[in-house]
Amino acid sequence: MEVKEISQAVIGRLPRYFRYLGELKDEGVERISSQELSELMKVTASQIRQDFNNFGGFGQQGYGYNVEFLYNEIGKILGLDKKHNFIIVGAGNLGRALGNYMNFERRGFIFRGMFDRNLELIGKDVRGIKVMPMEELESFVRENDIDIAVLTIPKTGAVEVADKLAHNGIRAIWNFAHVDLNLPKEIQVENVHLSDSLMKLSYNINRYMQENP
Amino acid sequence: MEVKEISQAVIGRLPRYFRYLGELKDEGVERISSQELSELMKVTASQIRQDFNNFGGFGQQGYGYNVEFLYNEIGKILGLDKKHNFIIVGAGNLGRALGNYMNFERRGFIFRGMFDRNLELIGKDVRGIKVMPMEELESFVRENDIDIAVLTIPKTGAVEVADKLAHNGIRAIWNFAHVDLNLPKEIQVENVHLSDSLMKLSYNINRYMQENP
DNA sequence: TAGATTGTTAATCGATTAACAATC
DNA sequence: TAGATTGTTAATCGATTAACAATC
Repeated sequence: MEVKEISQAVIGRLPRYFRYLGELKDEGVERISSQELSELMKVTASQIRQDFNNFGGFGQQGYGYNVEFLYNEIGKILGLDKKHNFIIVGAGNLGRALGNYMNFERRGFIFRGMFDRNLELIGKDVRGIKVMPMEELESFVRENDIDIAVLTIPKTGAVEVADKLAHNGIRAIWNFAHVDLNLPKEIQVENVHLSDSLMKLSYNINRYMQENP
Repeated sequence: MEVKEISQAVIGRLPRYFRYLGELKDEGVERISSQELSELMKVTASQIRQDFNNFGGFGQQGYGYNVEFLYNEIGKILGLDKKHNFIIVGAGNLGRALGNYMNFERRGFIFRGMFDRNLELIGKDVRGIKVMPMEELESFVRENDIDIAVLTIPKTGAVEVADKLAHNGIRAIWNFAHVDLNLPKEIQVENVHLSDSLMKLSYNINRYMQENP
């Protein structure tokens, strides 16, 4: 059965809703209307209601939305109620920084392994995980139910490693390498191109300077 | 004079064009048509021509685009022909990883200073830059022509630090803290919310699993 | 000149916003 | 019940794609 396709524009907004609702929940707020939430988040109330209604009715006329319920529902939509094992490929500065970041665990993403081809890094410890050599990557992915690979290696080699991961049953790649991976559509790819992001910032600085000399 | 506003959708695509053109240039390719580029990048030729024409005619009928010229023009549009001094606020794992990343320098972003409130990190060296205490942040920004601050601190305190930076003449904030900064519109903000990105990936994994059980 | 390909206008598609009937 | 606010349809806006005349 074909599930109604939700646009990536909507998906992209869900984590932000989730964050605001989590904060409201922690503050002890029980209910919120789309109007109130729209003022807080600086988006239209109409968009909020449209977005939520992609997934069915979470609110109640005349009342609004129950904060905790909505928070939990969005968490489920995002799949945060499930556990996902991940590995990091590339034990450089960025890879180690991500490995050390505890908050991913809180959302169900479990750090299981780390790999590098640099022999000097092999055996180093990142939060209890020892860096393994690249030769062990494929068997490790196959044998340890790994869903997600975080790619923090230079662009050279990234495509090749991604293909290896794909052939060994990875479900998704969180790609920090500055290259486009062309993988079969059953492998989900989320790109984080930091230099692209910095270039956008650069554009906006310059545009502002030109418009306001 | 009001410069014609370019949509952020277009801006967001420029770094990718820039990357592909840079690679083509390095391979010695002299000219390319929108059709050829569209096949390479897997976008429509129409979109490519529309995008470029936001900035004036870079091509020539019957010929296509000169790769090196187009590459340089997009670089200028992105402001990569100018130098921007940046500092990193937050010398944790992520901050140090970004400080160590050399490629930003190649695009005109110059690493000038690093700050942390943790006394144990003060004085530590990241690529020749010593970590300074937070007390020196404001005067350093004022006195060293700092354009961009990279915020790699926990969400608590991020808003306060951003306000301080804004009051001392920063032009832009590259925000890795998981919180929305509400700054005056003359301060450019580019958010990199890593956990949001990971949640999107999580959604797509789960959606695929549901559609293909 | 003829062929190729841009620059640009027009058509389509999708996303956002507005409006309001349904309903708690 | 009356008031409030959702869920949902309709209207608008903006972005993408198609088409083709202009021109190298």
